[in-house]
Amino acid sequence: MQLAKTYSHTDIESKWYRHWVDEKLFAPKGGAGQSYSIVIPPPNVTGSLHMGHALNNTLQDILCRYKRMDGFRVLWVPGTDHAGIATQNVVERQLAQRGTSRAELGREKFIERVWAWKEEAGSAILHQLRALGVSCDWSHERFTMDEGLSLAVREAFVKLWEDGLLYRAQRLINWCPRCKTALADIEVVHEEADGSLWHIRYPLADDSGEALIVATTRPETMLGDTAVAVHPEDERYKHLVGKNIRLPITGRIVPLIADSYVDREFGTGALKITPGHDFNDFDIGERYKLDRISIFDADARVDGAAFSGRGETGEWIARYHGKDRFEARKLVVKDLADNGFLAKTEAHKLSVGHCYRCQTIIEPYLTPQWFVDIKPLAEPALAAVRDGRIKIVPEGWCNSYYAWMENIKDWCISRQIWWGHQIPAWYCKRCEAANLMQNADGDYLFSKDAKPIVARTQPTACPTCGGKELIQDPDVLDTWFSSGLWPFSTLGWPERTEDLKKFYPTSALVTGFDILFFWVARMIMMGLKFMGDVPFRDVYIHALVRDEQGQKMSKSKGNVIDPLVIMDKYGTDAFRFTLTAMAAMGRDIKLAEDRIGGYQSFVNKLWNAARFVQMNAPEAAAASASRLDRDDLALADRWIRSRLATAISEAREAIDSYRYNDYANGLYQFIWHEFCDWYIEMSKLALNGAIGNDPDGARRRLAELLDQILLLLHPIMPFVTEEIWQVMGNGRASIMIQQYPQLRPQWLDSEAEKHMEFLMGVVRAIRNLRTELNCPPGKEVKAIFCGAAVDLDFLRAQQPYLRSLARVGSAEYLGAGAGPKGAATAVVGAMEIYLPLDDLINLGEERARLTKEVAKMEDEIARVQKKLSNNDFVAKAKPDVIQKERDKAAQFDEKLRTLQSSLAKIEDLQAGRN
RNA sequence: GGGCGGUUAGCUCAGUGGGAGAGCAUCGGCCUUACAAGCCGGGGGUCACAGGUUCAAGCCCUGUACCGCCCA
Repeated sequence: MQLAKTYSHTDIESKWYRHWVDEKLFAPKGGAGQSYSIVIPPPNVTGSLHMGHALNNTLQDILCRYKRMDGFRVLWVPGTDHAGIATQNVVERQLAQRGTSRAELGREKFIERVWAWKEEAGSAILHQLRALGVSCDWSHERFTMDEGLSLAVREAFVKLWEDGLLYRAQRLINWCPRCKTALADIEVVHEEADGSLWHIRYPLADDSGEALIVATTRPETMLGDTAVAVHPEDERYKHLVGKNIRLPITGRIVPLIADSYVDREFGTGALKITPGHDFNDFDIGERYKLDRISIFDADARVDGAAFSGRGETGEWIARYHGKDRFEARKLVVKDLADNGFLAKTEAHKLSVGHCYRCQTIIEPYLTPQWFVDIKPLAEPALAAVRDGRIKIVPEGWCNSYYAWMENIKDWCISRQIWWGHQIPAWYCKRCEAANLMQNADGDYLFSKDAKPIVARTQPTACPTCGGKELIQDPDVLDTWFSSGLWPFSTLGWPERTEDLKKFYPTSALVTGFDILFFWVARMIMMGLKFMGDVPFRDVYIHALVRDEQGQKMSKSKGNVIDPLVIMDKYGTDAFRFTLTAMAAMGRDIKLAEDRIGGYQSFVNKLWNAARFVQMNAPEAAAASASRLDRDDLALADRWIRSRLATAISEAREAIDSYRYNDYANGLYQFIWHEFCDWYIEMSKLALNGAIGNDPDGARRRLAELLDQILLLLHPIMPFVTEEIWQVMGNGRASIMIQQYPQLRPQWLDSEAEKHMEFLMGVVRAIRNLRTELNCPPGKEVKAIFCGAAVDLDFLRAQQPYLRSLARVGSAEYLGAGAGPKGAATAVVGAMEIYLPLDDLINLGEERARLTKEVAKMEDEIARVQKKLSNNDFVAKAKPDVIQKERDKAAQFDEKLRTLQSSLAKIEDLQAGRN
């Protein structure tokens, strides 16, 4: 089969992906091999492929393909998570469009509906991932709501309960009034906002007419104030501490307390305390045993019952009842102003918490929730990173990890939604009758005092009273609770499976920093707790993909680049190569589209190099013995062999240390600028017999080098490498399962490299002279070389190369300093090169050029001399550095002399002509 | 307010104390039988700023400015 003139990715990609799947090449192989395993960061089941996924999975695929080729038994587990709130939102929106609702459907029907949606539309992202070429083992695909993973969640929950690490308590939590559920602290996104600081007059209750002024950003919460606080050493208020305040509007009498938490500098230094709706106030309330009034209902509307329930009266209750937070705020401010309680209002910036799923402003809300007692889990997890059992790369992230883990607060894991793992806790309807309530959804709710029965399977009778009516806790668990078990639940835990034995702990986790706390930290805690070992050895944290301006890509900004569109336009290999080349550690990727176009050219370059090899080696079937492992090779072969050896070892080293950009760029440089630019060009002479007498050997060496290149590149560019591999190899097995190139130290050949560098230097110098003298590219010229005999001999042997690469038609070889007059001059090392271009040379131009060169050289020499004449430098610098400078000085001096003498000759000539 | 990161060529970015680099863009010359998605050659930088350490600083330290992110 003949390769087409340009590479077209369109059909090739799907063809080979199908082939790999059909041949089951993604499944772990190699019974005796060492294991290498990765679990995918499970994308949301609602998700669709974006740049972050593309980068994340390209990097994982590179590791997996490399390790698989390197003989490891590789397992890459794919899957999705059920994304409780997000998925529920999606399906609820659908229901709303059809004029129905979750409540109307009821819990059971609703969940059926979500499953139906999942089967139909969910996990689309996993299909999109296939377009990226990922080599995960699809037979291992998992979903956090699978039967097996659900079992794992239940087991983990019960175990934590049994070990006393779970508790249920009435605490202030972050409540999203739109999703109507609790959120964990880290699920709240804080954003700065323009607000106001209202200064409100709070009169003393003793009718003395005295008042103090509190400043607040949330005046509506004063309906729930149960104290006012000042700093104990604040002279302004010292005399008032212990007295009572009569609150405006509600008329509630509350104490004035002194607590050093109060910031004297903020506002007036007097702080209203609302333990039911502010986290700091809650803590103060704890210390002073203050009442907590929950003034809002689940929709964040004022709940009149909260006041009447504690015996308060007044027309204001009815007036405020049912008002949402923001209406209530306006009304409070108006009421205050109307009655002379509003001292002043000033503009104020504040940080406002939003729901990470729907951006609604969070309300601190008092409800019974389930919490994980996190400290006992966090401590071992901290230790695991500190003592190096887990390596975070780049290690800068360790600090963030430590900081978060050291200040970690108990984790609220219950969610008041339906889609998720329902908490395996039951309540006896008879024993807990007093604690039983029903919410608007018709769910049974249990007050904070209800006693749960936690069990792996549904209990049949109440252990206390034997009652048979048991009601399961309506809450579901945080999705991240199940994600935290992912590295072992996907391998079969709590069963003791073969997979667990072979693949746990996993080898590496590749993820973005945005879920370091959400996910990575929790996996470490859970892994240590339930498996007794870390979930992964390495954590590689990669960058965020941003747009060209460095903005985060988002739909609302309209700057999203769709990876599928990119892959379609430029080819997946070019796209993957771009991501890899730009994945430098610790820095975000600003993706510019023409960069991808640039790497598409690289794919095409490789393709055409393959075409060249194919055209010249049709009958060179793959030789069993390496054609490179011989000791009678010509210079170009020895050189490329040595460069290949270096490329191999640098590629391996780069992947092994997650320096993806070095991996990609190293190969780019080697393939394009060494193999293509020089080796292929030089091989043309060997192929046509102008150099050596073994054209067949030359063909075989080319074919072998190309194979090595394909193997090196395959982890980054799986499709084009497979296509070429197959076309070149006539039915050989997939490149995916070939041995990754290994360093052969005997190939390293510094002598050949030195000689080649010299030859390349000479070629470049001649090309340079020709261009500057406007010598037509096709015209052959005569060159005169003056230098040491050994260098002259070397060049004499390279004459065919000089002819093909620099168009040197004939050459003379003279002793040093014997150069002619009226010739263009260059110096390479100690070799003087003259092109006597009588008919072309413009003496004026050449003189100007040489003058510039001389000046440049004088600058260089001055710099080196300055160093060498510095006694401190000679005394303190490392000897090899000093030697290098001395060598430089000698070389420059010689070059300068040559240039000066050429310049003098030109000047003579010019004088003679004039 | 606390912490972290960034500032290097027109653009996007590498560069872990010893001669400032790449890709793209640009300019000049080439349809040289693998490749015009190419080949050859060139131009372009006060490495944000100010101090300091060092024989030697883009790199280490301190500070400033601007940009970004995280946490409170």
